Formats: sequence, structure tokens, C-alpha cells
Amino acid sequence: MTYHPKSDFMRVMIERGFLADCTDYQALDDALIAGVVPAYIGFDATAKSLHVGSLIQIMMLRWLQKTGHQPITLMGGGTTKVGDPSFRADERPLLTPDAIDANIAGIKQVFAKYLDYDTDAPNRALMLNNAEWLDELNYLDFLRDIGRHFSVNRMLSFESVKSRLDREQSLSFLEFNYMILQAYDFLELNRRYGCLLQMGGSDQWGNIVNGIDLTRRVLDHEIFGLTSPLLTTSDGKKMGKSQDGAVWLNAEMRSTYEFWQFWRNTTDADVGRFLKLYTELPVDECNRLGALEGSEINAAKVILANEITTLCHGAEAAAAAEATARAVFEKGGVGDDLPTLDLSAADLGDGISIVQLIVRSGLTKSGKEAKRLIAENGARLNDAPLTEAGLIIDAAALAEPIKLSAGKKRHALVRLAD
RNA sequence: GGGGAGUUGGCAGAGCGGUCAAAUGCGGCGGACUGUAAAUCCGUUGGGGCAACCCACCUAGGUUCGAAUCCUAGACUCCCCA
Repeated sequence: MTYHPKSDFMRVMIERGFLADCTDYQALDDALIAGVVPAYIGFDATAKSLHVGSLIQIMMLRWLQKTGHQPITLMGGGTTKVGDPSFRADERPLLTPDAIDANIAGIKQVFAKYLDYDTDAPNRALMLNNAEWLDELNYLDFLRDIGRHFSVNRMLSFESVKSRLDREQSLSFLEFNYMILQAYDFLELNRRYGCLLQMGGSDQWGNIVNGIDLTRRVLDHEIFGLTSPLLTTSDGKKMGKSQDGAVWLNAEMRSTYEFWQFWRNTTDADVGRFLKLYTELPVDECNRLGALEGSEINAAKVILANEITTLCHGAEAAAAAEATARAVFEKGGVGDDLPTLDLSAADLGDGISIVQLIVRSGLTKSGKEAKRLIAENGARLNDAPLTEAGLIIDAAALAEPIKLSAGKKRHALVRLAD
């Protein structure tokens, strides 16, 4: 990457590692210098919250706004009804419109923390939903106006669907239309809002390029695409998964403490890279912290966790998570911020088995797993090894909150609610 | 419309009448080592139940002393021909 950008936005993207590819560096850079550039990223509503894997996208929009341009967050209210087949081995289950709407409501929450939708400035962030224009499309009109610009020959050649075809796995016509709809989104956003740029993960390259081509053909407008690298951790795992599944950005789906812990446990080799991508610390500082060696880099991981948690959940949540982590790991104690299971007297009844408590507190997914944990001496009750699988916890035992632990790192509190 | 192949644990993939809760790999979990890291090594790994015990190899029946394995019907997936 020898290109030296003139615009702040491009400079940030390049030096912080956001950039995988761009359709035209020079022309986009010029446009960014010339004025406020509206740019969008689409988010499909496949779950009630986005997870850490989307954070890079969100950070790109945040930098965009910080450097004076206009971010557009596009909810895929329409496209989610179809399902993006890109690089997927099988078809996604179809979501009902109600589920999609509920998901969108959940996803929207997180954006307000990263982007400013309320300012009077010309670069006010926009929240849109492509259902607005996709829902009312007329099939025949759409085919005639838009469909005629697409070559099936070309669509079949895209890498994103090739693997599916090569493996002779069926690609339904419904899914096949996804890329056309996404291309149409870009066209509509350009028409309605003057949107000049679509960003996304590198798996979206084909879809983005289609939108650019379509817009050129229909409106004769020159617009751009920019992709971010597909992130994996240094040890080759997909970004955003932890032991029990996705690391969600919404606090009600993943506690802020667990969110903090996820970043605190970053692999050494990823610290510098993640600081640049997910925090706003100066690049030099990121590089310095990422270069620390041995146990010193642990301090950098705390900074990483604090910075990211502050952005996503606020400074208080970050401080509380850090305090709890210190109490738990450095003093072997308890912290208020540990995941907590509140039991009512009714829940408790005459007593509840310890196995049930471990499951309900979220430490294991099944009772068998909990029993295995106990059998392997991995379970602890108030830091004492738990050996008796048949233990029943009653109200007396819960006079004080108890701490359950699975292994050395995962803890939960159980207390009796009034 | 006709013919064929298949459906096994989170995934991939063996098993083809008893010794099968089911090989192996991945993933997960626990432990050791460390720095709440990585790599490595060791152990473990279907579900429900405090327990006895129960449910489990697409579904529903059937044959057998006995079925993931055989038969019948159904659902779904894939392939080939038209």
C-alpha cells in the first residue's frame, strides 16, 4: 500500500489497519477532500444484537463521522428477508418479519453509542432501513428497470457464490437475488441521499461492486467501495467467538464484565492490531503497547479492554468490570460485576441442586456438563473445590450470596432476591 | 414425471443385527505449564434427573430374545435422466 492519502479518513483507515481494498483510492480520496461524503454500511438483522465481528464496521463509521463525513447505518429490514448467501455453505433459515423488526430494534441501540444521530451538523448520522424501498418493489418493474442490468453469467462468476456452486450445493433463486437487492440499496442511497461510498467486510466486495456498476449504469454516477479485512485472531479463530458463543455488543445479551474479559484475554500477538482497530488511542501508543513483551503486555490488555468497553458500554461499566476483575483474579475474591443469578424464594423451594445452580448461573450449558465439571474438580463453591455432586442448596446456605466457579476464570454469583 | 444415493452426537465422518452412547478428527470443557496470553502436554466430552433411573443414531410403525444397523410408510436433502 504505497498510496499516500490526502484525506483524514483515508489516512486513518490505512494507518490503523481498516483497509483491505478500495475500488479507486485516488478518486475516493479526492471526494473526501472535496466535501462531506455520505457513506453507508449495511447490517443484516439476523440476531437481536450485533457481535464483536461487526465492531470493525462500526468503528469505520465512527471514524468517518469524526473526520467530518456522514455515516449511514442501513438496517437490512428488507434484505434479511432474503438472506445473504455470500461465502455460506448452506441456506439460512428464513426469519419472520416480526423477528426481523425485533432484531432491528435491538441492533439500533448499539449505534447510538458510537455515532451521533442528533447533531445539527451536516454530517449527522442517518439510520435507515432498506425495507423502506424494498418492501414496495413491484416485481415486473424491478426486473425491467434493474434486472436488465445484471448479467447472470457475471453473477455466477463471483467468488462469494462460486464455492457454493462448485460444491454443487443448491443456491436458491431467492438467495441469488440478494446481491441484486444490495446493489439496488446502493443505487437508492445514492439517489436519495447522495451516498458515495459503501463499506463492508471483504466478503462483501462482490456485492459492493455490483452496486457501483448498477449506479453507473442507471444514474451515470461514479461511486466507491471500500472493504475491511476479514478478521481472525492470530491463533486462527473467527473474531468474536468466546467459549459460550458470540460476544454480543448488547449488554442484555452479554454482560459488560464478560465483554471486558473477552478483550482482557486477547492473544498477545493481537493486542497492537486490536488497539488500532477498536480503540481511538493514538497509533504510536497502540504500537508501543502492542510491542510490550512477556507479562508486561497484560497491562496493555487491560487498557484495551477498558477503552473498548468504555466506547461500547460507558466508562462506568468499564471501571466496574476492571474492579471486579481485579478483585476476582488478583485477590481471589468476589466482585459486584460478576454475572449474577438472582433466585426468588419460590425458585428455591425446599432447595435446589448444585448442578441446577451451575447451569442456571450460565457456567455450563447442561446438567451433564455441570456434573462433568464437578467430577473433574473444576467446580468450586466459594473457592472450595466442589466434590459432592448431589449437594442441595437451601435458603440457609444462601443467607449470604455464594460464588460458583467453573475453572479458574469463570465465576458467577448466586443470591437470594427479596 | 422416471431412476439412484443419502439423513448418525456442536461440526466433519465411521459403524451396517448383539461386545454401540456409538471409532476418528475438529471444536468445547477441565487440568498442568504461565502472564487471566500463545504453543505444548494430560484428561474429558449426547440429553433429563439430587438419585434410582429414563430418553436417545430423521419421524411413525413393524420383524427379532435383541436394531443406529433388517422391513413398511412418511418427511427432508443431493445426484442422474426426461
